Amino acid sequence: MYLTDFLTSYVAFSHDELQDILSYFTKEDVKKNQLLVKKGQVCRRLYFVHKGMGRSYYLKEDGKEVTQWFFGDGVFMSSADSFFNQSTSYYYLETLEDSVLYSVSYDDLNHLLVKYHTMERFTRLLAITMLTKVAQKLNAIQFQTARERYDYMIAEFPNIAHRVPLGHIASYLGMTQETLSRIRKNDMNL
Amino acid sequence: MYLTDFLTSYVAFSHDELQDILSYFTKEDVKKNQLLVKKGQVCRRLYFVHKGMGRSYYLKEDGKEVTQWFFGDGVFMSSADSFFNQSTSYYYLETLEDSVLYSVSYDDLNHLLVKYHTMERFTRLLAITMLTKVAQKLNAIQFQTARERYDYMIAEFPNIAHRVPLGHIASYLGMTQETLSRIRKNDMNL
DNA sequence: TCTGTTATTTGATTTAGGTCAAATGAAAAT
DNA sequence: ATTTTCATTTGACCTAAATCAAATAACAGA
Repeated sequence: MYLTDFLTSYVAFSHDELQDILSYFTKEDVKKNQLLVKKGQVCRRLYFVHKGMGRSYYLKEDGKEVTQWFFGDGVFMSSADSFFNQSTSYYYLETLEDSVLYSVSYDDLNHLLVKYHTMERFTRLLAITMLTKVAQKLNAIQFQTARERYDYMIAEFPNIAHRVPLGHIASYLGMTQETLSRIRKNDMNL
Repeated sequence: MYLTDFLTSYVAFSHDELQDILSYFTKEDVKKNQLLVKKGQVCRRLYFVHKGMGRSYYLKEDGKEVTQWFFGDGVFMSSADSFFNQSTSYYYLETLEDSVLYSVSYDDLNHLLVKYHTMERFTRLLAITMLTKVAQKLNAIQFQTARERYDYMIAEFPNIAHRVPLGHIASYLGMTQETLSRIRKNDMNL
């Protein structure tokens, strides 16, 4: 998915605006399992996943990883709170596959937000989309059985469910990997 | 909490802008337990809670209510997804106390968003704040015990925890009211 | 290809919190 | 004040999913 297409799917940028905006993004080839942000750091860049995949996660007191979100291709990825508020991140951000990313720094994005009313609009719409998705996951997690949560995951991330380690998905869904393994086993018998 | 103060705490609006923006809001006195939005309707207005309190909730298949969010004074309240996308709402929105609200229609807000770059900025910042809070609740719900979730609630909504029916809080926290009642009982013995 | 390492599956057991049901308490309504 | 209605508490029991532990299976490096 191209960044240009993603941007214009939300807002009708003029040609010149779009060129200027794109000029602030830099392409990055990132290998699998690279950390883009660590806990305690400030997330300095907002990433667009052109190709590949990433996730954000945090560590529980007992040291276990909990996946907070998956980012497939064609979406913006970051430790959102840390990036937008330039506060220290509670999360780690990493790639799960060799990926092609386009990223913009906080300062440059801010420059664009001040310069272009349209960019402000784009970012608002992006934030609202993210809000909607997080709220949707919250509802899935809050009152559904492990089985139903897995079905939600398949619906929300159809292409991811079989590309990443089981443990990552299990913690994303708020269950143990043993439970998820058993759910998948039952799926076989359908 | 005054709407003016809330708006200017996010963005430095000019005096004229602010006056114009405020002129699109209408004051509404709403009695306790009034429905502002029903499931299946499109949420037409965005509300600012000047005084009072509200909540959003949905009905499970078995007819049980699940509180999605509480809105205390000094916050914006709506069925966010429905309002911003003008789609049919999955949630009910209601007051829990006699309240004083200031509301703006979708069309008027949109007018303001197009007219003022600053208003677009304000709404982006508002959306990001909401996103952060929802993500925070998600983490609380996903991997904490019933006990810890209640503690989260007390921290996030200190003034609400003892003003609304126990059942509303229990469903907000993803537990039964029996469980919450037992947790509170244990709190007595500290 | 072999070998050490990591991921997944399977089984046995435990437990937090749910369900069901009844008792008590608090508010509204007449 | 007294009845009716609604909210909260308490108790007994049950179940989904966690934990603990061990056996396979899949992978990556030499």
